[in-house]
Amino acid sequence: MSWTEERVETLKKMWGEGQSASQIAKELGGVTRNAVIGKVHRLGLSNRATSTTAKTAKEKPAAKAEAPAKPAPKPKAEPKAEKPAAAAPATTPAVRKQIIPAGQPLPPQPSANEISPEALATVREVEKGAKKLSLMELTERTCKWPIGDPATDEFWFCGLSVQQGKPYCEAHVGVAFQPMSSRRDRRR
DNA sequence: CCCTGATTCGC
DNA sequence: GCGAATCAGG
Repeated sequence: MSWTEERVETLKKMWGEGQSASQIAKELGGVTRNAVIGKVHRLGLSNRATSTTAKTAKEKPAAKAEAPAKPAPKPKAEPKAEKPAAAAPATTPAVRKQIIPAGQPLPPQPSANEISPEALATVREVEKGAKKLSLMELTERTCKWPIGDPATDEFWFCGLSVQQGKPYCEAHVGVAFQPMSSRRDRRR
């Protein structure tokens, strides 16, 4: 894979959105996160605002004798005000997956309760390759999705790598965290 | 252990 | 220019 105009654009866009290098790499495909990071640096767009090390640039012990050949014109016109407060939704902490075109492409919205057949298929597939861990073998990052019947010895936990921050692997997160089950009419 | 970005350096 | 290997922090 080479850095075509289009791919670079995607890179810039995603990087700008705060996506991690690995996410970008995954999106682009054919490249590793290292490649992405390398490209990011070569393109000059580096420091975002957040990351580890918080800039290896140290603290500049000396004064800020910074004024090479660029008086810092700062032609960057911010189209958006950086006001987190104001009328912020409050329920919008960070940009998770802002890959929504905002157009109208939101076709097959399943009826809020069914699990897409693909998801189920994926789950079944994943469960075939489950690590089949016992309760004691579960760790912070092993999928805790139970498989089988606890009353049988045909019982174990998925055990695959969890999706960071979640208790389950990607496949199981998919079926575990449904949008919103329409089970409010549990009248009686 | 998982993840993150930063840097180096042979290609 | 590219990116794997390596480094370094969380």
